[in-house]
Amino acid sequence: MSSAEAAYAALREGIVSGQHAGGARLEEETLAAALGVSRTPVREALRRLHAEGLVQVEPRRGARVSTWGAEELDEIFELRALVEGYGAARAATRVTEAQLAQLEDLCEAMEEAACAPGGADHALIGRLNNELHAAVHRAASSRYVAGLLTSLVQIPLVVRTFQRYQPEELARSMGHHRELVAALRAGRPEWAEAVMHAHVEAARATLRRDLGAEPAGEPAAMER
Amino acid sequence: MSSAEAAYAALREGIVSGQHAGGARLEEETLAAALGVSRTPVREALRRLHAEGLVQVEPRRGARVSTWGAEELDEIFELRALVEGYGAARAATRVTEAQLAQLEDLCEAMEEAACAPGGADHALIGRLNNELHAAVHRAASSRYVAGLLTSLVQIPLVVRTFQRYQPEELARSMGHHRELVAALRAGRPEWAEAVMHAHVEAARATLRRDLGAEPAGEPAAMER
DNA sequence: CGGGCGAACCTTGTATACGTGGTGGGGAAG
DNA sequence: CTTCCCCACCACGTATACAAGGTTCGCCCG
Repeated sequence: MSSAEAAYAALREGIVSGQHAGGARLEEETLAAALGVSRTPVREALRRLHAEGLVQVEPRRGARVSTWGAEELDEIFELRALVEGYGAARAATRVTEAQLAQLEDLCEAMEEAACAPGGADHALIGRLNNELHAAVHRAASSRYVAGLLTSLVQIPLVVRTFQRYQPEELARSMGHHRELVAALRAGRPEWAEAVMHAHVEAARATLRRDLGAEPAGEPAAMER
Repeated sequence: MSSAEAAYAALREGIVSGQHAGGARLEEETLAAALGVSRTPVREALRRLHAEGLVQVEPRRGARVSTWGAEELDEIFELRALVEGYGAARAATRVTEAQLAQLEDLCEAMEEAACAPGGADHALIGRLNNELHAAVHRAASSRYVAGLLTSLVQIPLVVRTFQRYQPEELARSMGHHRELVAALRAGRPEWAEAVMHAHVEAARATLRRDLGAEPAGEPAAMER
């Protein structure tokens, strides 16, 4: 892996994990020293993250981690519903048997992680969920769907949505995944799209509830 | 304007205008010499264009101008219809009087350019059209709509759609713009969304007709 | 004592130099 | 004559050096 790609991966992970809080300054020299590379690949990573919306860059004034307000999260979920729904509909007529099998494996793994002894493993579930959605995007065999969505899903608050799910919501999410696979297997675009819509809307509802209840509990967002 | 931004603007213009044909190699050193800057800002411009989908980059193997097949253009127009429709719906409840006035001015200017003596000025119309759509995106006051669409509209074939319009199609397009402004002024999201859908679908139909009729007449696209 | 101005420092933007992987051409062997 | 391998060249990736704009702290003036 190139230095630039490594820097990109490290920075993105640092941002979505909350290590770099929203609004935090990202100094090129500092990051370069921390990553053991020069400023050049760090700059490239920062510009890439800027293109994806994770950082904001002002000329001659450096880069900061982006922040998101409640209204912007609303926009994000509406656009996600549109684009992910489109992707799911496309996938319904293009998915292969091998991909369906993989999706079912992922469902299995997620349900296992959800029923783990001593509470659900939210980190693992989140990773598997990302993988499942990525698999649907691949099945859509579209050059654009996945790219458009990176700006919409790689957001700290969104990535950690699963940590907010209550048991009932978690079960509902698993149900959505299973139903989505069923719709894809049946080759029914409208069904797949509707399920994906519901899936995204459910996630949105959870986030809205949490943000409304404890607006001060999420220091990584809300403030600009 | 910084060198990097200048390089980006020049390269993008060169690509969408067809000066850099689809599939053409983009050598950093050559471009740097042509633009009178060093490789550093050229690299930054290339990566940015890559993020927007206009160029494809393979590690250690350089950058090439992207190409688009008929199926990919179909995807693009479907996604454009979704996202631009969403933007129009948002704009309907957020547009200001000043913005409405500006939109009407743009309509006026476009109709003037379309009725110019000695045939319509397609280049001017195209520019005004871009400006009008950008104005709608601004009116939507969304952080994401405009960004998502750059990957979908800044494409050589799409930008030059107006050159393909026949008089009747041109008139229809003007009508769409007027109706869109009317829907925005009425504050009716569904109406605005529907008009924008029709608008994008009409453009798609024109492109499909032309590509189907003379697939060899557009050397900038189709082949990979 | 407070506000505005200036200079030093710090960070970003750009240029240039160096290392490395990929590509193509030429030579030798079959 | 053809094919395969090796070497040289060339472009990309990264590091480093230099230039220029921004920020901040301190000083001077009101």
